[in-house]
Amino acid sequence: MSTKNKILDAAEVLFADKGFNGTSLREITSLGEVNLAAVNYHFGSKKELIKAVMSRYMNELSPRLEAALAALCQDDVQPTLIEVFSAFIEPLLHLNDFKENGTSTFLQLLGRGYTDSQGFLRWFLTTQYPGVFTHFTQAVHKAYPELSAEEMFWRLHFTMGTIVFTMSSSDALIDIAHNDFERDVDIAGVIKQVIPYVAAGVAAPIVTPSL
Amino acid sequence: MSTKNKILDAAEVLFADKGFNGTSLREITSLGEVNLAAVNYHFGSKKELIKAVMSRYMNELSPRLEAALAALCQDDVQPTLIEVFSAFIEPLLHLNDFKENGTSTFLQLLGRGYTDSQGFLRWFLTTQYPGVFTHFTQAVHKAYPELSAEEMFWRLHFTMGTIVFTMSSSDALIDIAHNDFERDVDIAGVIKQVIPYVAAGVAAPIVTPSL
DNA sequence: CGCTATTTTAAACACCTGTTTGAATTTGGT
DNA sequence: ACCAAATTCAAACAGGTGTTTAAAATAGCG
Repeated sequence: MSTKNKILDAAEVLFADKGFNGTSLREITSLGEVNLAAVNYHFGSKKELIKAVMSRYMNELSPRLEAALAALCQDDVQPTLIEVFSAFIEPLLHLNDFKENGTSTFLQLLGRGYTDSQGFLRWFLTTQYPGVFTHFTQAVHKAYPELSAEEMFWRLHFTMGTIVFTMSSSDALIDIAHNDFERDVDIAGVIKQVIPYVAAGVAAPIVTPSL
Repeated sequence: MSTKNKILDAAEVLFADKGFNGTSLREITSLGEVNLAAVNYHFGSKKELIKAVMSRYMNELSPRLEAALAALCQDDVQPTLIEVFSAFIEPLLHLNDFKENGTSTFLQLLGRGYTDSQGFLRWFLTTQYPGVFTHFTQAVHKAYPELSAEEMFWRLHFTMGTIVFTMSSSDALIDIAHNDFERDVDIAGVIKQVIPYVAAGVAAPIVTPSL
């Protein structure tokens, strides 16, 4: 195992758990059992390390996700919103093959990135992986053409918030579900719970603008 | 203006903007134009200061919110989910009378509290203000009795995520809406957009447990 | 006023942060 | 085996963190 990967592996679990600001390089290098200076040697800075951690997942996810969404767009029949959101399931769960607990880790990282560090990760994702976003909005538009661009903007951000927030606290939620309802759910279970919710939210009747 | 309030006023805008971890006591005392040691003198520690900032808003919000939700519960007719969520509007917007930009600040703080510092604020809120939560779940149950406790648990957390995430990035969203759609929305406008979304999400058809 | 209690202040505390340095070590090619 | 390039390492850097201290200033009250 290369030093670079030792750092990435240690960084991603700590970042997911405690956020980017909340994780120090010394915690990372100590968990990864590498020298402190190795981070700056291999990545240049902590900020670049964060980008590298996210890129490793996005490069694995985005081709599959883009393909699934593009397929929906090119299909002849109008998809339902459930189908649009379900297009995320396989690419996301595939991250579990890529890495142990990959799906959960990635979604937690996504949540951290949106709330930590005043949205520099939002900029990073939208500029580095624009295809995912455009295909997604196209697919949603095909499923619900009456939705104006403005309303779609709001509802997709609400959806992003639901996903990102849920996943960044998924460990705690899974714990509560285990204790209070004696029901064991995993990350796939959470995804299956959240899809009807966000699909119904996006499909909500249109708000009259004159409010 | 007392030193205590100078600190609270400075702390809440910085906390809302940069998170609890991302804000230092020196930034707070410098913005509030008080001595650094005043924080520890008046509040004991940074953690207690965070609690005090949140309590000031919760003490203003929770009686009104609890009353509005209790009224729905005691009413004879079954409320709609839209009505349940709309019960939040007046108490939340009242925070704008209490303090300039109070609504927006409080909701951003709530968002920070749920993602920063591994959910100690979640514990703080649920233990210090349990009435709000119980009345809320009662009202939702009355509006949608078929929803099991477990499904309600999930959907209320999804809802919390939507609200909290939206509000913690509401400034950015309002900016984008202004630039891309030439439409000026304020925090009340965001609330009115999000209510149909979360109401539809909670009202979504029940997931079959055998998935 | 005079005295006590409260509050404010500058300074220091011990610790943690990301980053850099320069020497030691390991690696890969000839 | 040699040498040069890449990597690792301990140590130090400059700066920031929350908190504590003890002296100075202020306030409140008899």
